[in-house]
Order: sequence, then structure tokens, then C-alpha cells
Amino acid sequence: MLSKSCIYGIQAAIYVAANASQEFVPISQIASELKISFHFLTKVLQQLTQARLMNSYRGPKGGVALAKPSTEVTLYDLIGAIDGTAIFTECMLGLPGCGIAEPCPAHEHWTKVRSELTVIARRLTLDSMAKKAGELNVRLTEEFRYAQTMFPAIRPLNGNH
Amino acid sequence: MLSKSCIYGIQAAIYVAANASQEFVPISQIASELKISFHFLTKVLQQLTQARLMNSYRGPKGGVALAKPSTEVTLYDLIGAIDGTAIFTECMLGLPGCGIAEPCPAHEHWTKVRSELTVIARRLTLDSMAKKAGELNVRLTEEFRYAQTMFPAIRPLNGNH
DNA sequence: CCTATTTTAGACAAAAGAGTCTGAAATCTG
DNA sequence: CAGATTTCAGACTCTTTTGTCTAAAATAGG
Ligand code: SF4
Ligand code: SF4
Repeated sequence: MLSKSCIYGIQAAIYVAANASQEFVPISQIASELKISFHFLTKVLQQLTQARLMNSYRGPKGGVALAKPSTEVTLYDLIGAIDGTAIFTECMLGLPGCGIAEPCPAHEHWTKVRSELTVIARRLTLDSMAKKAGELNVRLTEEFRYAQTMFPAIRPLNGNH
Repeated sequence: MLSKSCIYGIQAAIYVAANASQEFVPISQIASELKISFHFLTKVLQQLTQARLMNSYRGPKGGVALAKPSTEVTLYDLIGAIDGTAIFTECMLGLPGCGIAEPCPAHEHWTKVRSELTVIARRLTLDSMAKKAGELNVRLTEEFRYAQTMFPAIRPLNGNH
């Protein structure tokens, strides 16, 4: 579905949003906490800064920061900046010029899924994801849980959802 | 979303379903009509026969045929046989062991899309897709339209959908 | 001004996906 | 049986994605 680059970008953006207290968050910090290759993440985040979703600053005390309030950055923006918006417009069978009087056999069903995906991606903001990430037992990566690291945790419970 | 292999496999399966009159359809015929590399399609269809979704027969008059009635083969089966079922079970952020008391920040929204996708894939049969493919101006690939080739067409209209 | 830190830019390597090709095995036709 | 056709199996190449590494530019702080 989403490329590795895109997944890393989303995770990092959530991390940055949750660390709003820090002016600029160094990429090295994000990479090590989220267990992502530093150099690879660097390239991904460059895409986000080039897309004006993030600002970057060099030198000591440098790093990356959101260019807009986290309430104004959506999942759609992030995916669009890294993987492109094809996933929201493209066809199941990947045919060019689709949906315009030349439907493939799965069209009507596929567009239903696709539009729901689009609505959700447009609605989900970094802010709301970061808040979720702050809840107990909600994780950002395989190992990294905000509840236990960022907000040195209270109760190491197993909440089910 | 879907790999090229998977897309080719689905297109070919629809083609075979629509050609139910032919006992075995040679892969060369499918490949040339659908403009897919013959050798590549051969490997994809081998996956479908190994998954028992198709039967194959060698020699002159050989080819591939559906192993079951086209009403009993779903999009889910095809995708599962080629790309695997990960797309129906996996997470947006691709984390292992997900959805079990360890949700990522997008979980509740993502599962909604995912389950709708699953329902649709399970419901969509080769039969219904092949029937759609038989309708005018519904195409299977960029160039191949059933209405104009298989059922040498009546009215070359632009229907919109 | 000097050094340490950090992003930027781009080369490079490894792995996975997509596509090509060859030879062998099975099967039909004559 | 001989020859043509077709799937099967696997090697091989090309491209894209993923990941690693190095050097340069910017900046803070002493
Ligand atoms: S007809 Fe619809 S579902 Fe099919 S390939 Fe085009 S846009 Fe996608
Ligand atoms: S928590 Fe849900 S959406 Fe997030 S990675 Fe896991 S299954 Fe996917």
C-alpha cells in the first residue's frame, strides 16, 4: 500500500508533532528513537521539507519542525508529498485515463473504497494522530511506545481496542 | 496497491472467464490480446494453477481454464493467490502483530477502509466482472475492449458511468 | 576564528519487482 | 513415430525501491 519511505515519513511526522515542545527536532533523534536508518530518514524528511510541510534548520540546535500547526497537516498531505496522490486517484487495475467513461469491471466497487480512503486521509490530522500516540499502549513503531518513553509511563497495562 | 503480477493475473482471469466457450485458452492468446508479456504472464498464471484456481493443459489445444465455476472465484481469491492476503490484514504503517491491543494512531480509521476492501473483494466474483467486461465500452486493459473485439461491437458509443 | 553539530546533496550497494529468454516435458495431429 | 504446439522450470537482465556512505554547506558556541 504505502512505501517504506512513506511509512517512515508518517511516523517521523507524528513524532515531531508529539514533540512540539522542541523547536527543532534533530533527525538523528527521530531515527534512533523510531529505529529507522538515519540516512534514509534524512532523505525522506527532505522530501517533506521540499513539499513545505516541514522546516529544517542546520547546525547545532538544528533539526526539523512542522511548517504548519499539526492540526492543519493531514495524512493526505504526507502521503501526497512522499508517495504522490496516485493512490487516491488511481485504479485498481492501474489503467490510465480511468473512471471517465471507460470503467474497468471493478470500477464502481473500487471507487467506493478509494473515496472512503480519501475522506479518511483528508480528515486525519497529525494533531489527532499525535494525541493518539500519546495514549497508553498506542505505538508508533514496532518498539517505540510513546506511553513508555515520552511520557514515562504510569501503568504498563494491556488495553485492548 | 496491487503488484503488476496481480493486475495481470486478474485481467487474464477475467478474460478466461469471459471465454468460457473455449475449453482451454492458450496463454499466448491471452497475452497478445491483453498486451501482456507472454513469458511474464505465463509465470503469473502458473501461480494461479498452483493455487488451484486454474487448470492447465499442455500441448496443442492446451492452455488454461478456470478450475471452478466463475461464480465461485472471487477477487479475494485472485489477489490472495498472487500478492497474498497481507493487504487485507496488514496495517497502514505495516507494523507486525497489529490490531491486537497495540494499535497505531491511525488504526480505527484504517480498519474501516480495510474491512470494506475485504468485503468487496470477497463479494466480487469473476463471473460478475466478466459480465461487466462484456458490456459496451468497459475495458479490460488500456487497449482491449470486450465490446469491440470479443463481441464485434454494435455501437461504438461513449457511455459514461 | 575554530570546532562540533546538523542538514543537504549525491554517489554507491543491496534487495525486490518486473520482464526476457532458453530448454525440457507433455500432448495433439498426421 | 515425427513435428508442431503449449505449459513448466529456471536462469538471466533491467529497473525501482531500499538502504549505506561520504563530502560539502550552514550554524551555534566558545
Ligand atoms: S475503471 Fe475504475 S476501478 Fe477500473 S481501473 Fe479505471 S478507475 Fe480503476
Ligand atoms: S494499529 Fe491498526 S492501522 Fe496501525 S499499523 Fe496496526 S493494524 Fe495497522
